[in-house]
Amino acid sequence: MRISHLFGRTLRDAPADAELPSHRLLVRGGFIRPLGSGIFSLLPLGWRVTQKVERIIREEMNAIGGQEMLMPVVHPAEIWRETGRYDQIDASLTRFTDRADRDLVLAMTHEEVVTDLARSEISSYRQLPQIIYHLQTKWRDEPRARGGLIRVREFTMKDSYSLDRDEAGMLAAYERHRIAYDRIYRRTGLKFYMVGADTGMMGGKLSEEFMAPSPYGEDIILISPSGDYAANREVATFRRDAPPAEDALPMEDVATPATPTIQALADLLGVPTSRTAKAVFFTGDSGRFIFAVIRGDLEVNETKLRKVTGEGNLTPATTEAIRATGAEPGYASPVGLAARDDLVVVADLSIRDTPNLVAGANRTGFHLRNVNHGRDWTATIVDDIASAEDGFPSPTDGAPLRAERAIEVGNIFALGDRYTSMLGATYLDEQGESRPIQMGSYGIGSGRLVASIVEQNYDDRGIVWPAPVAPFSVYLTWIGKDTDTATFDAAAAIHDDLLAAGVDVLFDDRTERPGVKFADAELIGCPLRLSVSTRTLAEGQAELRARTATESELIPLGDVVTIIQQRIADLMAPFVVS
RNA sequence: CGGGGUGUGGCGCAGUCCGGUAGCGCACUAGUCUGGGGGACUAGUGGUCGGAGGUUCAAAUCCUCUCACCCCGACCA
Repeated sequence: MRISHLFGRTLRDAPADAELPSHRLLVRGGFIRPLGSGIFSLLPLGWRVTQKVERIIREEMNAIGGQEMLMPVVHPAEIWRETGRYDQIDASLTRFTDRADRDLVLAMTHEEVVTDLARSEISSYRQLPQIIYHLQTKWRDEPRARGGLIRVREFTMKDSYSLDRDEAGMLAAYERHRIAYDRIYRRTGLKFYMVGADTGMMGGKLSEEFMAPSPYGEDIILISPSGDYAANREVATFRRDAPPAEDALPMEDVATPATPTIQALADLLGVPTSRTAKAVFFTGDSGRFIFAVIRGDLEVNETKLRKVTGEGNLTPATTEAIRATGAEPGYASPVGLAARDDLVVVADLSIRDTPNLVAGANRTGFHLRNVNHGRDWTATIVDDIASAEDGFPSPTDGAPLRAERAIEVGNIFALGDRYTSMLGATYLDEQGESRPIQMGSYGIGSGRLVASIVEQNYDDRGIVWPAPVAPFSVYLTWIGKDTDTATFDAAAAIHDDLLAAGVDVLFDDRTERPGVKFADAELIGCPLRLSVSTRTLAEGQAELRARTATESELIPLGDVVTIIQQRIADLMAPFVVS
């Protein structure tokens, strides 16, 4: 490819609104262009990278028996109503109508379609198991798109779906995807963690996420030093301290003026925050009031709280709603609350396990000492609702967990019969019994993966592509006066030779000054840069430099093709997964 | 959805407060010089100042409405 023919150009300045390194560099390098909020075109350079990534994905999906197909972007609302998601999902699901006023949705994922296909195509155990996948455009009307390709509204996703007879089969398919994903990310050169995750809107039983560490990640993961534990903070657990061995003491009032915060209370009474109980209030989707109680040194984890209460969503309660329960904000206490159908009191395990806590008295300026769960009050639900934080002990070995920001680049869900039962996707087993198909769903956003690779591979001059996904392996330039056709011709001949040898080469054939070409070469970030100049040509040589190197080397013109091929093989080697 | 901000040529910006012939840098075109790290000079191309309405002799500038985009938050696979 000659750069003079390449559609798209590099920019010296990034658009003012691009903040993330990947966003700035992909725009500056001429890989992507924005069309609207969260909507991007992939220019030829960006498309080449994407195709290389997608090729790796396809190879690994095929390797686990996946069959590629293609499912529609526009779905009749009917199938989304059947699974209940038409009404469950907020405005991020775009609904519209056609000319006949039929309700349609823009696909944000394809479980419904797969399940619909499964119920019409699969009728016997003999047809199972199956893994099908596609790479398809998805539309999710994010409340706020941001960060270039990291968080977009329109994007391409590889999603695969496993269909199995039983749970064991589903788990085997899940395991195969775990292995395939591990290989995919290693082959693209991405650093990643596999972490336990929340199942969120997908529902289902088991879920893991593949997280690319990046300071700009929107998720926080917790990792144990030994690597034997890693989880999204939404679901991360931690080893609880052994509870103090104390007998329950008599509960008593204590005057605590001007102590609406846990810290003020602990300071006044001279006790650690871990000996206090604090209350946090939410209103659930169902309209119920959620009164959560947790030890003062811990924070409530909303995802966990949602799960244990069965609420789809929680919003912080208003002061009026808090008072309506009989509690006093700042001095709220679960002790003495009147039972109500629409009141759910949730205690964290820390509350159950810690005796003689200081809790509110539901009167401004007063608290209670020596409050004990089970004696003085009883929660509706006792469960783990505490957020794991940086430094907390790992549930596996107690070593301090490390919190790290990360970008979610893929996920795997064992869904079970969540969708198949609702849509009636069943098969007849050997005994002639009708049973629901067990399903799994597995996604990788290819654009987000590309952007995440950039987030992890750049320097102050531009992108440093891992060899397997670079738009071109070699950036070839010629350096000489405009009139130096001999040098240009020599470079053009190398271009032809490399192409003939099957090397991905981008030929900067412009009559730009060297600085301009080198700057573009580094911005675009191909692994190798090969230059032929008036000087090197006179000596029968070309100059080779790796994108990561600070020094160049001279190689004989006659050996260019073999040396380049060898170097590319060397650069690819670290990403070969056996 | 709440808070904040920005819309002026492909990109980056000034001009808006205080109304008076739309500017600068980069990029682009032509030419000359230069020739290994975004070079210099000369001459050019390109903009209904996001849109609509209003005030005014006159609007990028003032007023009203509106659209888009960005940031923070809420939310989210």
